Amino acid sequence: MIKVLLYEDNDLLRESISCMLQIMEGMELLGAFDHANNVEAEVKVHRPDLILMDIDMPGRNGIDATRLVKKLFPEVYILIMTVFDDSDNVLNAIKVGASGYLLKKHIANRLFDAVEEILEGGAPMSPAVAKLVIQSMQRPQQLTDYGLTEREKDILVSLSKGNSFKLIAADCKISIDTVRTHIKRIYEKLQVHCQTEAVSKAINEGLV
Amino acid sequence: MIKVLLYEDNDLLRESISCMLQIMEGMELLGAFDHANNVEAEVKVHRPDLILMDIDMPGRNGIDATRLVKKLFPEVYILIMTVFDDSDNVLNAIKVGASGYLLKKHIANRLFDAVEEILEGGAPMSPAVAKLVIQSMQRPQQLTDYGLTEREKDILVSLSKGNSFKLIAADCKISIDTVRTHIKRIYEKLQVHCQTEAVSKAINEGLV
DNA sequence: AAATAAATCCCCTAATCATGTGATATCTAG
DNA sequence: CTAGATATCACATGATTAGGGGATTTATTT
Repeated sequence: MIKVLLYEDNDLLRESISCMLQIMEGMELLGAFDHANNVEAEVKVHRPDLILMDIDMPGRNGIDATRLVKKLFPEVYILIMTVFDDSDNVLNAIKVGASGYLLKKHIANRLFDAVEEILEGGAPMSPAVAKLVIQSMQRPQQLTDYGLTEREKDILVSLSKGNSFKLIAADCKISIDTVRTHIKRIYEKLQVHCQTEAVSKAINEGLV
Repeated sequence: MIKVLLYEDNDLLRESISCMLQIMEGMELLGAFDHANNVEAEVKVHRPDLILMDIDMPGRNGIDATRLVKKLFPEVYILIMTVFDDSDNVLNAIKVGASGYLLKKHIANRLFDAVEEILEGGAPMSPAVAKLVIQSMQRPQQLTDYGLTEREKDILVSLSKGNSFKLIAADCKISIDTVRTHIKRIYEKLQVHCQTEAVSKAINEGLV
């Protein structure tokens, strides 16, 4: 039997999800709560396999609750159910350890499949949610290139590894003065004025 | 009519997918190829709305092809279909601009839905694929903290912005000598020996 | 009460970096 | 062929950083 806890502040929805769970065989609903303020104690007592978690609840929200539960009981699966499909909520919930993310409009016809997917190690997501996740991975591609030449990129990569000018020179088999020149051009192109800023920018913008 | 191109080196599979597409109304298959070596020209001629792309093909693989197409024609949707569900292939395909990722075992019963989802702006993924994507987002949490104190983290953050010791001192309202001391401790704890290495490590390990 | 960790400050020296100016050799495109 | 971009090297000056000392204050722990 899969042991389940439910957190959902809307009485109607909580009731109807409870009903759905009772119909699904192999599921055992151990508790249904309208807030997550005591989630720590409740999880400790019931030791669920799966938690269905709303985001928007009075007191502690579902994301903080998820973070907390995952920190204390990493093995618990958590499926987020919410009306929100804005990028911050979605990405934070996932970063914090949610196993899946269903929009409420999809609960009726996907909850059953979603729970199965989770237990099989999958990660069910509403299409719009999946889209946000994919976009967040696609964005961090290098947007600007700042017109750096290949050689300048070499130098920048070497610099990012913490190499001194002397070491970069040795690495690239050029004189230290040439390294200096390249670095100057890099500073100009990236609009920075020191190593740390260049490295920081390079890493954060995916140049290295 | 949705214009579609298909790249798949397995003759049988290519044929059967072609058939499926012909059954789906609103779909127009403009071409089906067993390799992606001429993908650039083919896309230029046919101007498809959607490309179904295998990964493992002779010559240019599906990921490189996806990268190329997305660079030249960013508006084209690309759905990856493959037997591979290893993390490198999946994550790379997505980073490179794929709109969805179906394992071949799911093509038969999910292709239709997947195409619809894509056209609606969604991102269809096989459960195992979604799992990989989510895991890749959950990992980059900070693993080690290196025992840095709060103050040291402050300094490190300021350093990462490209501030000189002098500026950090002003920022934190402490003397430059104190900054030096903190930086020394940071170097010890991170096991580095200069600013760039510290910043690089800090960013890459999620400390800042 | 003593020990420890954290944050603060000070001094010194050698090494490294930032910045400017100038020069040469190649290669590509107009 | 000439202008421009790229890669290379040189020199000089002042500022900044690395790495080595040592010291005080405040909290927290033992």
